[in-house]
Amino acid sequence: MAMGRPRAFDREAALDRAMDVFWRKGYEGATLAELTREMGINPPSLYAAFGNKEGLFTAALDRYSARIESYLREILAAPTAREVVSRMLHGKADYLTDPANPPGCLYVQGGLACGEDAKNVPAELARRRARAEVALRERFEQASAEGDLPPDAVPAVLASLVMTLIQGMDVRASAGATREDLHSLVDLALAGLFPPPAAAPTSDG
Amino acid sequence: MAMGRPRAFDREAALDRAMDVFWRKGYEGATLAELTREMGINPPSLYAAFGNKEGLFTAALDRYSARIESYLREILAAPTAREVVSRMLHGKADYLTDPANPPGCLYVQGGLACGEDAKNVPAELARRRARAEVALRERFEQASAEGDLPPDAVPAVLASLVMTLIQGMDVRASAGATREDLHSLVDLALAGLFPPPAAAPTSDG
DNA sequence: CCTCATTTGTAGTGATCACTACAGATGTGA
DNA sequence: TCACATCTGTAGTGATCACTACAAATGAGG
Repeated sequence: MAMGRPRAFDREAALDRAMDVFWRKGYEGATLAELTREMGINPPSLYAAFGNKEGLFTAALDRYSARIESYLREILAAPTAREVVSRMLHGKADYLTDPANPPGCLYVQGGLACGEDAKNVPAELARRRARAEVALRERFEQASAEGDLPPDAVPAVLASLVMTLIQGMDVRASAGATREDLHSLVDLALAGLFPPPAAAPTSDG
Repeated sequence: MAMGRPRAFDREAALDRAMDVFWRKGYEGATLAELTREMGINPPSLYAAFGNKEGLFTAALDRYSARIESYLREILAAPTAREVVSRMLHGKADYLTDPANPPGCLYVQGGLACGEDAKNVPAELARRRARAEVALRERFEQASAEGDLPPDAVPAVLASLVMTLIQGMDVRASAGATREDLHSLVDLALAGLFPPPAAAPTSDG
């Protein structure tokens, strides 16, 4: 059995380049011409390896998800709900403005509203954002069972608020918000979500 | 002086249809074919009236901004900072899920990441979102001067947090979040931002 | 070395993109 | 009534889109 000519490019490295293009331009704004140029391969190689543009996007997204979800698991291992949220939001502030990556998060930059040929893209991105929210909610349910959250706290609502903040931070980062901007709004959000026990906000006058 | 054949379509009504298309599909996902079909006009009429696709988008955006900013002015007239934020967030929860409109907000759905031909679009949308944030920050500065906010509150950071929530809610709405979802996370956010003075969060046991 | 499965680069494919030339239609002013 | 300025519909324009036919190249079995 002959095995055929071996692939001359590194699949994972090429996916990283594709991820970068989709991240900066969105699914619809990324053209095959730019993708192949950045990946350093020709269209037939791309189509043989990934099927079509959407297949390439999904493969790049899978690679992105693997990173994100590995990082998320680390964060969810933090001892308290407050610590989980703090690391998640402050970590996201750093990640969204990391000069090594395009600004923002591929889960949002990929495309929120697309045309007919790309209608799967917003749905797929929403699905992946929802996965993170489920993991966060489950972590809050555990915290609630451990007495680590006030008894009236609703894990699902808390998780949805944290995810809302994260997605809002993403919109801001893509519009040029600085790392400091994001950290300071995270500080304020954390103070509201997990008020320091001894401080009396409106005591003196 | 002859005045030429009069325009046969209603400019404002046509812009409303175009706004709807851009809102659902984003700038890049909206094709001229769909725009002209929905607007009920032919390409030459569109180009005579609006110049090109970007001109049409800007005109639709201007119409959208006029509505948004008029509504924003009403909200900023609320007597207290807390009331401003409450009306803004709860109002946004209703607006983002209003079945009369596409889900989400045109300022975000229009396009966060676009290709080379549309690079002005994300920047223009960011500029308009920033306008709302400035108005909100100025309202908080007024509240701060009136003693309506705690002395350590920073209006700019508070405004950026509220806008972050709004933009995050937009991402969620475009992904199918229900009106109830949004209202409940807004309730939680409001309780954190403006804690009820008499309630002791961790008193009983 | 030969066969064969697969990849690679070249050079395209039809479809669709935003956009427009053109001629007929339409209403205004003289 | 007639010239003119503008709009309207038909029917395209070249450019670019995602995608592919094809033959040379490449290396693993036999």
